[in-house]
Amino acid sequence: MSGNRAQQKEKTRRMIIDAAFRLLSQERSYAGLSLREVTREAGIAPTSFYRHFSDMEELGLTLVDEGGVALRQLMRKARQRMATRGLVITTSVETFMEFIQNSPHVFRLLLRERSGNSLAFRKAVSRELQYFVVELADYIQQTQSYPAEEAKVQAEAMVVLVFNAGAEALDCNTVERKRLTQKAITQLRFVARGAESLLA
Amino acid sequence: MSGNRAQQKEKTRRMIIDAAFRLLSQERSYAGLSLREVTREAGIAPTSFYRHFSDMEELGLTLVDEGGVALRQLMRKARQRMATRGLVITTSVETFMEFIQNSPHVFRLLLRERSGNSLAFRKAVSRELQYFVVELADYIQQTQSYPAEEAKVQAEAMVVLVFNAGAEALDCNTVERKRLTQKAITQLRFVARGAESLLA
DNA sequence: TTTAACTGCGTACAAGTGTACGCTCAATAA
DNA sequence: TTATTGAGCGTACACTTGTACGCAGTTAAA
Repeated sequence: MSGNRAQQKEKTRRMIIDAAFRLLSQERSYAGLSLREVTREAGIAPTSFYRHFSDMEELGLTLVDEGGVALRQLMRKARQRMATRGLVITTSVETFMEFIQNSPHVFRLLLRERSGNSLAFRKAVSRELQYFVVELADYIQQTQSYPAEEAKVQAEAMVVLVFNAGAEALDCNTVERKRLTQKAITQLRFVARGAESLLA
Repeated sequence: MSGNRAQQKEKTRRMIIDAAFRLLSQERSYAGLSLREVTREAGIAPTSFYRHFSDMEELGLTLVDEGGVALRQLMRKARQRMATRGLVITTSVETFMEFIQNSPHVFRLLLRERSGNSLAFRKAVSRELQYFVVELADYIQQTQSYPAEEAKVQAEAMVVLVFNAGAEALDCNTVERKRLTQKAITQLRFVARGAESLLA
């Protein structure tokens, strides 16, 4: 069998990654995770960790990357929905809220490491968020024909507000979450309307 | 001498608090601080810590409270400036940016613990931020006579945007910071104008 | 088939952690 | 004055941590 070896290796690698995510989903930040804890959860020996990652930091960056992939999938979905429904703001916020509900551990990671200890992490997260911003700015520029700079400033404000609403929604029940969704929508409308009024 | 005892006690208590802030100001989150580390920095024996705090968590909450005091002082200053200058948005953002420059360690603490591991911390930080929101909402309601609810939603958006700009400004040089200040001002203008347009 | 490469494990160790316990000694109360 | 309190220290202990090292067994290459 060719690649049987590599296949098995990939499998345990996944076990490590999933174990880390599982631990993260509880009340722990990535910085507070120990190598031994992760390997324990993954069901392998502590020293086996090094066969896959040189560092806890390397694992962490991998997690952030995985989170980025999830986010970009989300964007694609949002774009599709917008194409059919046309309601930019409502669609964006609702899609984002779905993401938080479906994979809270991924969102938690991004949320925490955005202002975490490691510079590498912060940069990685902010890079992922920039995808969102650029995408949204493009859309704004196309539909409203604002100057590129102003469109980006507006897009950034919107992403920040939605991201923040997501953070608040993390520990909430459904009804509370609905309220937060509405609030975010209102806030984005403020931004959109204000930009319209000031730039048109 | 009466109270000489208590006076000395307060002094070492301060040493502990200051030591923790000092350690925080470097590239470390509060969760990553150990009791022994703090006492080492403070120049006391590890076990002496317990004469002042039962827990690292108790010390942490004290730090957040101190941060809150700093924030409220800031608000007072912002209010004074607004009374004389009248420019709400510019004044608010500039005052906030000054705060970040003057006591970055305090701001870092609030920033990190806002999305940190401990629920108690998150609540404490969000309570401090609510002071800001309520204050700003009152101001908006008075000057613009919007409905209370909408004024608060607007105020929250503004606080979130400014707070976020502060986070970005933390690791920046002066020129970069100036740019971020301008960006935040633009974003707040979007919100203010949008609210005006939708609520008037 | 023989050989090389590599994943995973167990052991081991130095370093750091939180905190229980009892001592000293100075400030306060009697 | 003497007695009591309580802050600060040192020692001690049971854990947890990261990782160096060598061994086993299996896969892939020769």
